[in-house]
Amino acid sequence: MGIKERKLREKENRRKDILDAAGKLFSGKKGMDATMDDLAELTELGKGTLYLYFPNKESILLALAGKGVGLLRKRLNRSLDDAKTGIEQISDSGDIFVEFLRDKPFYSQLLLKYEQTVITDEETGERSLLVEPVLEILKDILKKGKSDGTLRDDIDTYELVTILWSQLLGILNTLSVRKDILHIYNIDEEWIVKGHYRVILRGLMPA
Amino acid sequence: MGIKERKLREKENRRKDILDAAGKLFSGKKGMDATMDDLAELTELGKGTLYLYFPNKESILLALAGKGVGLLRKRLNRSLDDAKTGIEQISDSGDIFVEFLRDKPFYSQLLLKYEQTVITDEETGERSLLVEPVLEILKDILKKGKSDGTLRDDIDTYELVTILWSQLLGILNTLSVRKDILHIYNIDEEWIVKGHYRVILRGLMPA
DNA sequence: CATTTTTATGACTTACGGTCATTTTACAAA
DNA sequence: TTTGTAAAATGACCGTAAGTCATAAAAATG
Repeated sequence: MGIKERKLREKENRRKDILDAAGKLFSGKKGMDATMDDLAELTELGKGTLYLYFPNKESILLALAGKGVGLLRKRLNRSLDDAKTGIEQISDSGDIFVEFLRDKPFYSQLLLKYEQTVITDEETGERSLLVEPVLEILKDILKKGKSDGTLRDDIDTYELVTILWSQLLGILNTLSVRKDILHIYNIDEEWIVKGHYRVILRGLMPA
Repeated sequence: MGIKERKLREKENRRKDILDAAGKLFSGKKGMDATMDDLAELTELGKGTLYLYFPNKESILLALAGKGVGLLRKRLNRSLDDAKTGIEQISDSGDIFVEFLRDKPFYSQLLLKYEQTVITDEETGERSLLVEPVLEILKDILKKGKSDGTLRDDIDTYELVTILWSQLLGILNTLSVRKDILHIYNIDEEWIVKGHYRVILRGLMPA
């Protein structure tokens, strides 16, 4: 009597198929303005069917954003070298963020858009930020920095996470949105990031 | 033959009236989702008439955002004390931004939304950022800081403007959007801003 | 006052997200 | 195999809101 299980599996597969198609669609020519009808055509499903798997368009984009968070988290985990000091890891994480921005512009866009979204766990009912996993990593880095003495410890860790993350998003936002603008002012993207880190790394050093 | 002039004046007045009404409307209950029909009703004009004065809804919001930039610029000019050092002025400007955020949440929202918009001067054809006036002030402050020795001078001024502005927008964005989220994590808005400045002010000091 | 030009109008078109009555498919019982 | 029923799928349809345009009103002209 594995029918229930098989059905569940099929349901999940279809959901994944839709999500994959949505990824291709929304990262394509029309961007996020691509329509649900487009998605129905691409998936070769009726429009109504889509709504059996996702309550609305937003939730699809949100699911994709969640996927983006996962990708980013994986990269951070893979690249961060525990042998390095906290402050070095902060610097490295910046490189990873920028690399992610260049490498996965679509997911970056989603991340910037849904960064502040609160998601509620259906099981436990707990509320947390979509980007929580990334913030967790940042928090660990900061803790390490404080304990190894490479990071000032006169600001609460979680506050510092929020500050650094907000600043960074501001920078990434400028990079992703202003691509065409920056060169009007003869400013190099690369230098913005470098400059940002030159400022905050010094600002984060112990007194 | 002052008819041409009078007509032009009347046209401008009506434009202004529409803009004022739009300001009230879009800052009200429905927010930016208020409709053009709403606006038509509020102004007691036909919907079509609105489109004689503005090409589309977006352009109305953009015009309001421009107004917001003007307000902010005025505040900055009024409050910045030339007797203070560059670094002090940077700190002060931060207070002004935050005050503006609290005081004019609607204009702040518009500013965050259209901050990266490029506007093209119809006369000269020159392109510049909507927020250019604000960036100009920031630039002047930084120049002052560099010349009075309170600010590191190893980063190009315009780049530094972009960096500081981007960081700040990131912070303001967090404050304006996450109002309800921050307290989930027991974080005080005030401290975010304070912390941000504690980090960057130190980061901006000369080596 | 007749004629032309400018300004105003709101019914209409279009586009898209989302719904739901109906149909199709998958499975179970007879 | 046939019949009954629950689950899954469908696309015509609905509501909403931005934007258009043929028509009308108002203003200027001579």
